[in-house]
Amino acid sequence: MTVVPDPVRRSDRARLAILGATVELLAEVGYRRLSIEAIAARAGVGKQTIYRWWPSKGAVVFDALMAQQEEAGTDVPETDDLAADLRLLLRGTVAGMADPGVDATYRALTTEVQHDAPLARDMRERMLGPLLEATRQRIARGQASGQIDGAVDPAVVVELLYGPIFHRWLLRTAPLDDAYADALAAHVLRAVRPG
Amino acid sequence: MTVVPDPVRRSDRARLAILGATVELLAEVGYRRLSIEAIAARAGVGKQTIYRWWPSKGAVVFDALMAQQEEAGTDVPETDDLAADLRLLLRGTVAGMADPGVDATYRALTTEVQHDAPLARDMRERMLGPLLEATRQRIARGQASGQIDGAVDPAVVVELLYGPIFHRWLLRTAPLDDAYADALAAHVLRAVRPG
Amino acid sequence: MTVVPDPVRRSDRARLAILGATVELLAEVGYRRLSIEAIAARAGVGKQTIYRWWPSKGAVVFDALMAQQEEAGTDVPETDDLAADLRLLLRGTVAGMADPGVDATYRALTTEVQHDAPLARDMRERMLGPLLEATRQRIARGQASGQIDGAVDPAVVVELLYGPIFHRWLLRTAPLDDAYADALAAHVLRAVRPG
Amino acid sequence: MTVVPDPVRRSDRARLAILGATVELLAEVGYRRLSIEAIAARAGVGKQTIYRWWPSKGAVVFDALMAQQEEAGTDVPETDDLAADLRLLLRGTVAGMADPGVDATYRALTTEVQHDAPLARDMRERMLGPLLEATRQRIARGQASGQIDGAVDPAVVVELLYGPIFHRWLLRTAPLDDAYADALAAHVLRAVRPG
DNA sequence: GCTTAAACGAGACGGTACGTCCAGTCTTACT
DNA sequence: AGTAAGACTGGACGTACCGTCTCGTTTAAGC
Repeated sequence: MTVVPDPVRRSDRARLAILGATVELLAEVGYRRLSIEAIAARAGVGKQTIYRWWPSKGAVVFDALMAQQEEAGTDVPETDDLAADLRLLLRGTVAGMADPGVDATYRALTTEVQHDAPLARDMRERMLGPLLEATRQRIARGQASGQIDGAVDPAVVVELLYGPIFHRWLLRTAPLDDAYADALAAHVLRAVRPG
Repeated sequence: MTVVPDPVRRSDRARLAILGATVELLAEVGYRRLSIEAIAARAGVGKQTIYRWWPSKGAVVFDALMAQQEEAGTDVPETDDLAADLRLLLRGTVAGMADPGVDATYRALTTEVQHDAPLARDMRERMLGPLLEATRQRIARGQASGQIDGAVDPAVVVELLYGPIFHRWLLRTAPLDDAYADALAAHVLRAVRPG
Repeated sequence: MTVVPDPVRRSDRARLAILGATVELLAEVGYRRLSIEAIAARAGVGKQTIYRWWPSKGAVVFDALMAQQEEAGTDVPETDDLAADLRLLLRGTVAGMADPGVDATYRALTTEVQHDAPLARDMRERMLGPLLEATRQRIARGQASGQIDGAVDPAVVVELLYGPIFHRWLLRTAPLDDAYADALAAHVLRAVRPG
Repeated sequence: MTVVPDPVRRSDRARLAILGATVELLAEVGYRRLSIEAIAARAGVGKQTIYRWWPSKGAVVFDALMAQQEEAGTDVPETDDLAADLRLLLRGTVAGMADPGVDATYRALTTEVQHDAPLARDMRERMLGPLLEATRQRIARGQASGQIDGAVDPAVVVELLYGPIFHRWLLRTAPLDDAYADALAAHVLRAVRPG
């Protein structure tokens, strides 16, 4: 006996229309002025159908984003040249943030998880987690191969890489460009070099 | 010729009541459920008086916070022991975020500046700027005294210090405690040490 | 294809509560200080529910009155004694206006139709029309039976009966009592008598 | 010791500007959307100056109208031909109502006096009274000269003349034109003819 | 193939808050 | 003292959405 609707009966037509309408409206009016009411109207769907399957506006948006990006896999560069790898990683990260659509939605999502614990959990586990873990493993393998000092904590290094970019991006304290990515990579490199 | 009402005529009674009510309501219901309507009611003020002087809820909250904290000056530790100074700085930062009231309001503010450019500017210039600049000068003086390598860029170091904490705090990817502050300080120290 | 919401879905509970609250509030505070907001609150109804079904405050009040009075049918006295009939008709009219509740609401309605054309139409067609027409037919039958001169225009006579009362009532130029009703009836009788 | 401001100090400039602005705005936006605020702004006058000298919006409008019309004296036609006099009187009355500006303002005034007793008194005494009295005297003189039956009450006849027009005008139950004026005059004539 | 229960579209409902407008009062500076 | 200016408290406006709640209407599973 479950309280959740039988997933078998779920209308795929409705689900896709909702996700599609959400993506469209996000682009048109932004997250702030996005309303469940508008999504339902655009998708040609009753509001109840949205409330039946998603607990909040944030959850719909999150699913819409995940659907859009599920093919774009996480890959952390890994060659013999650690310095080049770090530069490449950070330049890629910075470039991703530069896309206006991506920028807007990630800001919205970051905003939304501040007062939506289940969504925050989803974001951590399905979005952030895989990326941070992949990066941590790259650092750990760098230690194993002697390119990185064994004393450093890979988890800390991961945040040394992404934290400053996140800070600068979200608070817009300074431009986020390749020059900054390179400078940051160079400084992190100093922190992890052996000896 | 200005579009803003003559500040001379502004009622200080009303201004202070609004700021006070805002602080109270923030503590009681949180930023999300804070409404202009409720602030006006609590302050015994017409809504128009709020709209006359502030462009948005975020601006009121920002002013309320600034009023509360304007005496709490920014001070970056500066002794002969660089390592101890960094640990102290980061422990202090982490401790500040731990206060539930501070935590909630800074999250709200960070959220709000994402769709409120003038407020973002205020936050950068009046709140973040002084702190980041004071920290940058501490690093620069460390270079002048030879404790820090002359090749590092003080501005990048500032973000190496605060970025990871900000990332962990806002995204709640891991606990934010003294142990983490110390570990982070140690890693940044590796990045800036001479040689 | 209609622009009006499907009447089938309309909640009778809400409709009756609104009409009831309107009648109550009219009695308590008068038309002028009657607000949609207060009606909604008293009726335990969202404001939108009122705006969904009525275009204006006046329309709500009109419906409330019609609901109250729809059973009180229009009847124009008709016996063999024309003079007595006219006296009775005008005394009845005067008496109706004397009730404080009726007085206040009709004044309000008369006021409101001055700047609300659709409401004016409703008032004419659903409220005034039937009364004036019934009176006109009484006069016409008086002509048919020879009690009234065939040369007079029944429509003009109708206004000769109600016009002076309306004028004295609305402008309060003089007391509106049975003596006046009788005097007026006598004068109109002079105007319509055969010969 | 009076509570009323010393009339000596009253600024005629302000008074005239207020009355003028009121007339202009009445023509532009109508009575309903006329606000004290707008009058003050248009007249270049502080709101307090209006509140100091007039108790209500209606009073300002009434004064503005009286100022406009104080020269247009009341004159009731009086020749040897009673029928022609009555036709002329009613045609003139009907024609006055036909002017859009006059129509709008008198409707507004009639509306306003419904909930403004002092204004109602003013209207009765300074506007309606003289006209009704002049008409009554015309009827009385008609009796004295034998053109009108001595048994009729002149005051009732006055209302027999104006009441139907007022009714038809305010409620817009039928067109108000010369034909109606003539028909009405003819019927009233039947009521007052000797014998 | 028929039944039946769910999910569906539609949209009304009770509410909350929005941002605007104006009323009528109060305050300040100027004339 | 009267005035122009305009800030003040207060309160209603009409709108936008919220999340819940019926309504019939598909739709698809299981009898």
